[in-house]
This record gives sequence, structure tokens and C-alpha cells, in this order.
Amino acid sequence: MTESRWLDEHQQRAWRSFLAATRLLQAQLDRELQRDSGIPHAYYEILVRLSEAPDRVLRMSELADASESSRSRLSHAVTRLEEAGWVVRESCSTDRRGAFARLTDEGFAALAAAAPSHVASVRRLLIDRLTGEQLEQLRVISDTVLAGLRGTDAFAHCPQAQAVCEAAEPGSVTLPESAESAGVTPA
Amino acid sequence: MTESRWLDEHQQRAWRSFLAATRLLQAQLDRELQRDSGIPHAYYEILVRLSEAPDRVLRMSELADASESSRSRLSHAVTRLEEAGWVVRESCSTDRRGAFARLTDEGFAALAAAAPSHVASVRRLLIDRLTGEQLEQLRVISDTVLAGLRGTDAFAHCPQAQAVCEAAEPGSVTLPESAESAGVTPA
DNA sequence: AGCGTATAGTAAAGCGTTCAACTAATGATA
DNA sequence: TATCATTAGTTGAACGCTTTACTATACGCT
Repeated sequence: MTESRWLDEHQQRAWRSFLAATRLLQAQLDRELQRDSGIPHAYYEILVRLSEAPDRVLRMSELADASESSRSRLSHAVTRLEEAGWVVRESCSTDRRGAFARLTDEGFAALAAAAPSHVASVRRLLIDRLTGEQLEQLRVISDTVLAGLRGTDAFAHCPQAQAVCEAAEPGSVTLPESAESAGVTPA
Repeated sequence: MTESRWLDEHQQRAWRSFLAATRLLQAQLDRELQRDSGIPHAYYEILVRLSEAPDRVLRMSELADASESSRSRLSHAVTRLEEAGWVVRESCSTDRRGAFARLTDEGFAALAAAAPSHVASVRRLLIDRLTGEQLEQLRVISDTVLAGLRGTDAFAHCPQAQAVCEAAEPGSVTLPESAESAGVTPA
């Protein structure tokens, strides 16, 4: 390969700002969600994906892909969510290896209760701070990065994570990270 | 407060793409760094900050702030890094509560060995995929988010994390996330 | 000096993630 | 139908992070 190049000052600044912003933002969102609703953000996301699925049921693998999660991580998480009574596992009759995860009514209720405050956090810390143009720039940049991630280990375990990129295309309308589609819309 | 508002389709797309991209990107960078050099990214960052400090020494608190880390987390991390022989703790004579962390020669060597491949990863997955304009957009967006994070819990423990924002201002030249300033420049 | 508060740093428990190993069922091939 | 690779999912150990509590020192005020 060509000899390695460092980052110039411009790139360095962008990289460090990005690193710090994403790190602190994620930590803050996690903390607020935990504080306000007692749900870790990772689990919240799982509940959201389930809430958007038909009948609120998904194969474990599909759920793992949809939530950008490894199978192992999802398995542990579902165990926890099951203990909380928010999800139940169901076995699959056509493929006896398989398992479904189903969102319970309690789980849905917990999600509905947590969503407004979480959306408010996302708005306050990110969305409402950016102009419409910046938001669009951020989307394009994110999709570009996602496309580049394809073919790496990041997608090795979740080939369907591509759906995230494709969801950015018109046609497959994406739904809120907050159970809106499921009728919990507050507005 | 005003009634809570969901995200519109535009915002939703941006938010989800951003979420997926940052999550997968971080995971991938972490994985590659771990695979190529056996260093978790969080620890790598600590080594970088130390390598940039005068005499490669920093007070624990300063190091915590510089690496956007809680004191507790840093304390644990330094314990690990000490076990690896990459950092040593030194006591402070003027403030007996205080402690310094010093980067050892071995630590510096480990950092120098890890840097090229890590920078290459950052380039391949992020920097080189974006135009100069996009990179600048990303920097502005990140700095905006960082500014908004000020005053939240995220900054409660690290008031000096502001330095990250300010570093974006000309004057305090920021240095590479890779020990370049310390003379390990490969190019 | 003496007292109260703030600061520096560490320690321990609990939690979530990763990694590697493992079980079980499916599917493809001969 | 016997075999072997693949896929679905789970499990346990190791690891790092967070939270809370704690020790020790410094500072500020009277």
C-alpha cells in the first residue's frame, strides 16, 4: 500500500470534534433515558424495532440486524427484557432452530411512556440545534459512512444493516425512533 | 413545557442514519484497533493525550478532562495501562491528594506502533470518504452539538471538555489523534 | 486554630458488551 | 440416507464502564 498519511490540521479538527461530540452525545442521551425512564438506550432501540414490526414480532436474527446488534448481544438483551416482562420469546414451528421475540403490552406501554421524554432529549441536544440544511448534510454524511462500512466486519454479522442505508431512499418510509407508527403519537 | 413533538420524516431519517453510522463506525474502529494493535480505542485515546502533554505527564483530572472521561473511568483505565507498563503514576508534592500519570517509553512505543494502522482506518472509513466540504460541515455540526452539551451532565464532571470546542478555534492548534506532535510522524 | 465544604482520587458492585465455544437444526452433496 | 458444512441461537467468562460510596487533602471563613 501507499505509505500511511497523517491527518492534516483540517481533518484533525473535524475528526476530534466528531469524536468528542458523538461520544458525549451518546453518553448524555443514554444517561437521560436511564434517569427519566430507567431504560438503557440499547434496550430502548430494541423495543422500538419490535414495536414497528408487524404484530410486534420479529425473528431474533431480524431483530439483531434491525438494531445493529450482534446476535449474542441481542440474546442477552432479550433475556433481560424478558425478565422485565417487556418481551417474550416464542419458538418457531417451521424452523425449529429459530426463535421469535414478541413485544408484550407491558413492553409497549413502557416504550410509550419513555418515548416523549427521549424524543425531547434528541431534539434538545441534536435536532433543534441544527438548521434543516445541516440536518440534511448530516444525513448524507451518515449514509456515506454507512455505505463505506458495507463489507467490513461491521456488516459481517448483520448484512441486513444495509436496510438502514436503503431506508434513506424514498419509497421505504422510515418511522420514528419512538413508536409513532404504532399509534403512540402524542401530537 | 410545550407539548412534545415527534420527529418529521426528514428529521427521522437524519437521526436514524446518524445513529447507525456513529454506532457502527465506532464499533468498527474499535475492532480494527483491537485486532491490529490489541489496544481498546478508549485506552488509545488516553495514550494520545498523554503523548501530547509536556513531558508526557498530566494530572489525573486533566487527563480525564482531555479524554472526555469520568474520573472513575480514567482511574480504572490508568490501572490497566500501568499493568501493561505503558503508564506510571507519580505522586504530587504540592498537592498530596493529587496524582500524575506519565507515559512510559514503552507506552509511547506502543502508541507509535499502533498509530499508522489506526489512522489508516479512520481515513478509510471516514475521512477519505467525505469531500473537504463535507468534512467542514461535519466539524461545524459537531462543534454545535458540543456547544449544546455544555451545561448538561456530560460536562458536569469534565468542565474542561470545553477545550474540545475551543480547540476548534484558530490559535490553539490541535494535534493529531496519533502522536504526530510527539515526533512519530511517518510522513 | 477550628470548622465546614469542596476537591482529587480510588474502590467495589452491578450492568452491558464482546468473544469464543457450544448445541441444535437445516440444507446440500454424494 | 449418510455426511459435512452452514445457519440460528444461546451460554459463560473476561472486560470495561457507571454509579455510589469512601478516604484524604486542601481551601475558606470566622
